This record gives sequence, structure tokens and C-alpha cells, in this order.
Amino acid sequence: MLNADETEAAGDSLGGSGLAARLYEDLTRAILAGTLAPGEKLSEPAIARSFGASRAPVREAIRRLQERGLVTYAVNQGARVAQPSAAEFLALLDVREAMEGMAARLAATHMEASEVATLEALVADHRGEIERNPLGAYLQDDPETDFHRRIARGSGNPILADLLCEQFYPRLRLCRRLHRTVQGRGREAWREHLRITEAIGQHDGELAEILMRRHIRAARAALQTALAAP
Amino acid sequence: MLNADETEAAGDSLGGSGLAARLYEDLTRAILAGTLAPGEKLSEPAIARSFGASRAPVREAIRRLQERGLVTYAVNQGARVAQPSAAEFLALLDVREAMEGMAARLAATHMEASEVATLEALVADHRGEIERNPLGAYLQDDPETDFHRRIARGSGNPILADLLCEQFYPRLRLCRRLHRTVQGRGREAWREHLRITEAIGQHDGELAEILMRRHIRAARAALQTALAAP
DNA sequence: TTGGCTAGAATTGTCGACACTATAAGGAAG
DNA sequence: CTTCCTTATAGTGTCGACAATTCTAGCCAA
Repeated sequence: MLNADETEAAGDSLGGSGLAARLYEDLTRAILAGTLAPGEKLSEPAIARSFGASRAPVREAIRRLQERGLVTYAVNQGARVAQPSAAEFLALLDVREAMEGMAARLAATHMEASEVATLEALVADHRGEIERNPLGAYLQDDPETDFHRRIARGSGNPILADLLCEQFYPRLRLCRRLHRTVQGRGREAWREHLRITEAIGQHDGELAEILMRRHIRAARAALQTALAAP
Repeated sequence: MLNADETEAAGDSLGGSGLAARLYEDLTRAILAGTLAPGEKLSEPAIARSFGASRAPVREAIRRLQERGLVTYAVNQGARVAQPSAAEFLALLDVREAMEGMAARLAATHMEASEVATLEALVADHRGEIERNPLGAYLQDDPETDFHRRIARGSGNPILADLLCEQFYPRLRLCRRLHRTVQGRGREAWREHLRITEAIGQHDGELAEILMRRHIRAARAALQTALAAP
């Protein structure tokens, strides 16, 4: 769980200075890191004790986790860390295809030159990492997600950006942790990133959307075949 | 506010039997009906008293409303009914275009014949209502939303359906209440509904998506022009 | 040994209470 | 009369406590 502090970059209506906000962040980290295993029960009193807090802020944090899909909740039975099924994973990717396609389209007409430059640099760095680590294993903060996050924010649509960054990406990380069958399509994915970046740099929203949707659909297809043949 | 009971059809992880769930539903209704005006403060003690409950479930309901975008929250300042700006309205419609486009695409390959028939019947009924009320004023439960809700559920993607039905449609209703400038494009919208339904009936997902996106983009354009020329 | 039942412990949903903060009313100074 | 400060009021964030419910462990019977 480590120290929370302000790892979260300024972005949305998350933090606040409240205790509940810190608990939310710590619990999120614990779930995504696997410290809290999928299916594990989240006992309010236990968590409260372990943080030296009372149950009220813990409850609040847990309810927010539920809202974000990281825990499941049953009345009078409390919360458990979510265990997304393969079907849920696939469903998530369908929605992601739609939303990130739109994000890429908007980013193409909204991102400024400096932002595009940052994105290009990111892709360049990403290439280096792939050469060093060809397996394409998923890192803690994988550059893949960084790329997509940057585009989401670059769309200039705060609703879209928050949905993607706060709701979808954490949930996706949890899905990937559970269904490891799919391995990163390192080089291909990188090439697709490059082309998406080009389209955005040329302010070609239509193309950017098509490429982004293809990119995500390819990942989804890879997952689907990996699931079909164990 | 009327009686809450079980207006919500079975669909998602909403209700539960808890008091907080009932409060959430009642507050949602109050906000969408205008009983609680946009910008109005939501005082936890006041609401708790008016419902004969304590603050705990009220807090929970309010936090959920915040998560769904119906109220804004400031630390140590409490909640106020959201006042979506025109920009937010437009941003919401961009995301909606992406998500409903995907919903229509999926519905085309997922809806069964009986569901399609229901959809067709809905559109037929809708026509009657338009003839009777050509202004296309927004009704309490407007058939427009019913149509879109049915497609969202028909997508067979629970994540997408819940996002649309629970998060987007209420928020959209609030937006429409605030920015009345846009009037329903009754007949045109109906014709578009008809064509979308046809595409779904023919299991043409690609076409259904295109038509749905056009449909929503047209509504967005109408809003934009209405905003530009007051 | 296995299955179902019962008593106990633990947990959840809700409540009332208290410090700290923000807001609003009222008075003093200019 | 306006502006700033003071003070009272109301509200939020958090806490500990209790009833109702659920899970668990142990016992009894087959």
C-alpha cells in the first residue's frame, strides 16, 4: 500500500483532503496491486482498524469503489474485490472501443502542437522500452495506458476523460490481472500507436478514430482467441 | 415525489432494500422533476429530517448522486444540485454519440426478433404521440429516451447499458431542463428512429451505428445553433 | 462420516454526538 | 452609507454505539 500522498496528478474531482479520499486511493492501489486479491472480502471494521480510522470514511471509500466497478456489493453482505469475468472483460473493451475512438477523434482537433509533441515523445520512449522488454509484460504503470490516458485528456472533453481515466483504466487493469492469457502485442501495438499519433498530429480526426478503434478491436480479438484456446 | 416503491425495472445493481437506495431514488426524482432546483444546496441534516432518517444514508445517497453527475460536491461545503453548462451538455452529447453508436451496432446483432418487434411497436406509438403533440415538448418520461434505453439494454452489454441508463440519461434530462433553448426535433427525430430500427431489424450493425451517430450528432448540432443565436 | 440444526461471533445498516469549518448576521470604524 | 471585522449559526467530516442480519462453529441425529 505504501504511502499515498499525492500520486494522483491533478485531473479531476478525486482527492479532496478528506480521509475518505485517501482511503479510496489506498484501497484502489491495493486492489490493482493485488494486495487485496479478487474475491477477497473487504471488512469495514478490519480496514478501519488497519488505518486507524472509523468505519464512516471506509464505507464511503468502498461505495466509491463499487461505483467504479472495482468491488462488488451485496446488501447485508458487504463488499468483495471484483472478479470480472471474461465476458465482462470483453464487454468493457467494446465500450472502450467506442469511447476511445471518440477521444482520438476529438484529440485530433483539440490537442495543441505541444501536446502532440509530448505524445510523440511518449511513443518514442515506449519503443525503447519494448526493445528492452520484448515480452511486453504489463508494468506497474505501463506506457500503454499512459498513451491512452494522454489522448483521453487531450480530447478536451472532461466527461470523456474522467470516464476513461477514473472508471475504465483501473477496471481494465483489474481485468488484465485476472485474465493473463492475453499477452501484450508489444510491437504491433506500438506501430498502431505511432499511426494514431500521426493522424492526431495531422488533425485527421476521422482517421484517428478509425485507427484507435482498430487498435482496441485488435486487442479484444487477441483476448478472444486466447480465451478460446487454452 | 410521489411513491417510490419499485418504479425502477429490474436491470442493475441499483435498488437493494436499503434506506440509502430509497433516498437515492427519491432525490434523483426530485432533481429531475425540478423540485430541487439546479444550484440548490442539499443540506444533509435537512434532508435527513424530511425523511425521518439519519445523516448516514443521506450522505451515501448524495455521494452516489455526485458519482452520477447530478450533484456537485465541494469539500467542507457539501453538495449542490448540478448546473451543467452548455459546454458540459455538448461534451455529454459527444460521449453519448460514441456510446449509443456502439449500442446500436451491438443491438443489431444481439437483439432477438421479439425485442425488435417491441422496438418497432415503440416507434409506432411514438409517431402517434408526435401527431398529437407536434411541439415535441419533453414529457416526463419521454418516448425518445424510452427508445434509446431499449437499444442500450438490447446491446446485450451490461456495462454499456448501465452507463447509458443510469449515468447518462438522468444527466441528460437535467441538461435539457436547464438549456431549454433546444426544442425537440419531433418528426425528423422520429424518422431517424425508424431508420435505426430498420437497420437493427436487418441485423446491419454497421448501418445502425452510423445512423445512430448521425441521429445524436443532429441533436447536438441543433443545440449548438440554438445556443449560438439567442 | 455426513447432513441439518442451533448458538455464538462477527459484520452490516443506521443512529446520535462532537470537533472543525464555512456561512451569515450584526456591529464598529472609516 | 459603505466596508471590515466579530460573532453566532448552521453544516460537514468523523467517531463510537446499537439493533438486525449474516456467517461460523459446534452439536445432534441418521
